[in-house]
Amino acid sequence: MLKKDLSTMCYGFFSTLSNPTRLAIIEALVERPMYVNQIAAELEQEQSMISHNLKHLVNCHFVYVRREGKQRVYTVNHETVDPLMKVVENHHTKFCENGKACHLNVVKEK
Amino acid sequence: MLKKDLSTMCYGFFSTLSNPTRLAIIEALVERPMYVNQIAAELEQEQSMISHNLKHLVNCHFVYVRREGKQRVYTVNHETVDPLMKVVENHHTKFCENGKACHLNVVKEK
DNA sequence: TAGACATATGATATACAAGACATATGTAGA
DNA sequence: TCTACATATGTCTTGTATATCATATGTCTA
Repeated sequence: MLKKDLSTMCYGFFSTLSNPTRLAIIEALVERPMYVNQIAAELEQEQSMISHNLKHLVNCHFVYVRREGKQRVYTVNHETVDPLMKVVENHHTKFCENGKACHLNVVKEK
Repeated sequence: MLKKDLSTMCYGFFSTLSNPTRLAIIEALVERPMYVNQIAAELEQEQSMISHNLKHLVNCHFVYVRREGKQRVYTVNHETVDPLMKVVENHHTKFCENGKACHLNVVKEK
């Protein structure tokens, strides 16, 4: 793989994940597969918004879909998400505890 | 750790990484520690822009700084970045090859 | 303590993604 | 084939992150 592509490759990956709604969807789907309406109910968000965001997640293969009658079952890609979350948790534990929050707001507030 | 915090925690992490300039900086720093001007030269970007983005990366502990005379040496946090990149590369290899690009643009173009 | 160099910080304009709302598509059953 | 249900798609507005430009801070040397 060409080194030059790394940034590009990562950009799609990370920008898909840098959204609270999509992260909440992933967090919910890690527990169990769900229908769109179930996700919308659990997150208390509009169905269309959930669908829009699911499309991003499917597009980047963070979640899978399969049809089941009228409904669609969304499943998380554990192969990627599980180790990814471990890296984030480990980072957070080691480097971001004690108020050293990993959040842009910290930069913004003066 | 409370489950509820996961999304919040991840959001700061991922939004810091969902920026082409910052990813390019990380990519450069993975090779070797560098001064701000070196990074700016290598990426052919303005110094102030590099500094702004470095601040985000330092804030989230993806890179470290130490002073060295007039200059500042920026170093990548290999402990987080190395395993993280492995996850991304693995994901890309297994799920995004053959044009199944992990990029939002794919969603946008109709 | 000037002046040059290296880097950080501040302010502003802009591009773009996100959510809101409306509507279309698709599926199942009567 | 009509209706209800489940989900997807399209469009528009708005908030916000980004880069740019200008300037401040900090450090070294003469």
